[in-house]
Amino acid sequence: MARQDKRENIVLSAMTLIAEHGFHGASMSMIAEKAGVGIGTIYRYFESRDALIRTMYKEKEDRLVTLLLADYPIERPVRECFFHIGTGVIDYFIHNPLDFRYTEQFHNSPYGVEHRRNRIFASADKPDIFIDLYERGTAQQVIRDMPMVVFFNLAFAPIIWTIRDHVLGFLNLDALLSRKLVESCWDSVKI
Amino acid sequence: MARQDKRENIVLSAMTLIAEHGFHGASMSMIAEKAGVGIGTIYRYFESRDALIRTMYKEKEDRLVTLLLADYPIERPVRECFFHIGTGVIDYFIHNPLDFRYTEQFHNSPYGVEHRRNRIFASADKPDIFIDLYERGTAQQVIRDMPMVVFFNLAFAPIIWTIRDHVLGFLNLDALLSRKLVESCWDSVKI
Amino acid sequence: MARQDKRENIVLSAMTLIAEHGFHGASMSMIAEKAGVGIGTIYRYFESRDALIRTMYKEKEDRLVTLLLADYPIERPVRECFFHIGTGVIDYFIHNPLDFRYTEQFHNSPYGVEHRRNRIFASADKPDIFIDLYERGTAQQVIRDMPMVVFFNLAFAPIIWTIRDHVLGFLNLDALLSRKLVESCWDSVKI
Amino acid sequence: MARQDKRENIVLSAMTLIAEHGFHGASMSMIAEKAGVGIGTIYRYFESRDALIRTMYKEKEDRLVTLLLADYPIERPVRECFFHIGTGVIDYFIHNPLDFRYTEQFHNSPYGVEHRRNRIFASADKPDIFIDLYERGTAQQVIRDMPMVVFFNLAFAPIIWTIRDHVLGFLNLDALLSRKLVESCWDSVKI
DNA sequence: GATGAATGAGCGTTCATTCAT
DNA sequence: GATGAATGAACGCTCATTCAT
Repeated sequence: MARQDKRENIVLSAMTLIAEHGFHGASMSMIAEKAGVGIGTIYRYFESRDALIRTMYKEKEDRLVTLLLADYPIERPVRECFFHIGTGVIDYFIHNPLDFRYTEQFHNSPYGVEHRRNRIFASADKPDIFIDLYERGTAQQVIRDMPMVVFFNLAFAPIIWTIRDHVLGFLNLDALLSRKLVESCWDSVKI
Repeated sequence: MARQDKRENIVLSAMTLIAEHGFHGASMSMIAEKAGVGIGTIYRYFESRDALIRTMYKEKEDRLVTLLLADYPIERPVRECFFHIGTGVIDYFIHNPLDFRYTEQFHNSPYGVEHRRNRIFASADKPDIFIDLYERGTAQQVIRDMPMVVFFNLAFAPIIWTIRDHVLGFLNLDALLSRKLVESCWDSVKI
Repeated sequence: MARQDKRENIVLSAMTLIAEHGFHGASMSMIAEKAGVGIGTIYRYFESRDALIRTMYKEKEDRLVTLLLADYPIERPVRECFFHIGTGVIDYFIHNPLDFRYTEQFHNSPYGVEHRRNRIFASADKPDIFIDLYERGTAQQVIRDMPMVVFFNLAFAPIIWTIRDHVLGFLNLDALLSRKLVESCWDSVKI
Repeated sequence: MARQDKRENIVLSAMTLIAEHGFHGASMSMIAEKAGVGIGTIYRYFESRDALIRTMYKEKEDRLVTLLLADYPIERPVRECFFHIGTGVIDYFIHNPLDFRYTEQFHNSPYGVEHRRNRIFASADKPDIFIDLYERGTAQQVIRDMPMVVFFNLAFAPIIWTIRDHVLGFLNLDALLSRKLVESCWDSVKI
């Protein structure tokens, strides 16, 4: 098995186990077994269990940010950008439910404490499209006057919760409902 | 120390530790030490760790439901009821931040799986004011056509996330902001 | 409840629980509850759990020895005395299965280590009818030449084991079988 | 320390502690310490404490059964087979006193409940030489008419009890006494 | 005298991490 | 580089015993 394959196997196994059974249900030996590698091998790629969990999160976050940035219509009106992000997030998580469940597990754990919720779409070395949205919206007076975190919560909390309901099978978040949902979120922040 | 005091000490210690450090950060021996009692003593009041965690949750949930029901303006328009619940929830959690953080930990844990998110304001033996809201709002065509869980998410996800931000010190959720927040949530569901 | 009643309740509860569920299945609180007394009360009558267990055994042993001595035909031939003891033991335990099971539990436990098996019918302050049997039998040359413990084992081990089988329901040790069994034991020691 | 040595150390430590102090006197940490291994190490070789106890018993039982079967004179008269088993059992336990004491502890414990006493020489996948003895003896009318368990008890209870006396140092069960003992047992069942 | 709430040592078991191979 | 056997601190929980009431 090539080096890169090994690492990917480890990450996939850890992701799957944690997404499905929580952090408790993913001991290092379970991850190793599922990945088809020795326990010690994991420590060649990750310094510790904590590092594995944190690194995996970072990678997933980066991937989503990259995707959203790829065709971000920065020249277009705030509203359009808002819809781009909202539907983009839904689209990504609907098609990557493992990532969603892992992200949820991460946020709600001792790890998540260090990680502000509204930083979900941010990355250290990349432009923060969400801050851009808030600042342009405020400057152009198309969104209401409120702290950025409140804006963020209104914009994304219902989306995240509804994705969870979809992933858990409580409803079917199809294109139509998705559109309606983002529309509702927009209505809560627009002037 | 009186019997009732002991139980309260145990509950307070457990709540605090779990709220601050998660379920992992609250072992029975830590809870006992913080409460100033022996480990075995906890087992006189709660059958097991699970029972302690679940009972504490039930008690907190019941307290909130009771409070919200106390002066619920059931005869008044849906919009007014919506505001009653929204501001009531904020008010309760702002004044009981420990309860809020504990509730959050509970929901996002294996325990929470059994407990649907939209059951947050429900209790087995009490009328479910949230379902009442949704059904009346739909019947009177004052809220948009959408599944109940989506309605629930739009109505409360931003509130819950913002309470968290307040509790964690990221913003100050005062009366004015609270009002604005609930208003925004209403705007996302009203027709 | 009178003092003597309390003590008897405690002993009966302890006996029953230990006989039915072993030493493990009889915690002090279970014994107290079954006896209808407080836990602390047991310590008024017995110094410790060990003392309770040992005292109970002593009492049961004494009772059996007293019974066997009551009409022991000391003037009659060794063979007759042998049958007297053999059938007496069977008779006693068949009618007091709780005592039998308790005795068995006791013998096979750390407590039993201090208690030689062939002392089963002996008591510190009473004549030992078993030693009498062995000494007369040897002197009169009606039993084979062998160490006393071997004589004891041949005489009683099959009886004890068969009583257990009866108590556990593996066979029915009626009067006929009882007679045959003692006869067989006699055949193994007689010249 | 080699893998096999480690397992043997664990088994020897557990056997010794249990033989000498009963199941209570052999906690996992005591076994580990005596074996010179970590507590967790035991769990690499045995799934649980129960599994350790049961596996050890099975291994000892199998060893004895194999030994007795090795040169079992199945073509010879019942009496000869009876002596073969009787002296074989004595011989085995005299030379393996630890096995004897462990076996005793096992039989007289919650574990022993599942294990009928008369199955002592039986094994799931091997012929049961004891049943063979009883059936041939009955068919040929060389042993008395009695239930099998009674036959078993007469045949082996005195032997087992006498081995215990030997192991505990109360007598010296040498070849001569051994012969006499088995002879006496035979006299109690033969016609 | 009687009680039972309180205690904490000790139980069996798990699992992140190390390190000899 | 890769392995997994070995480790032991820490977990949830039990229960004989004590002692304030």
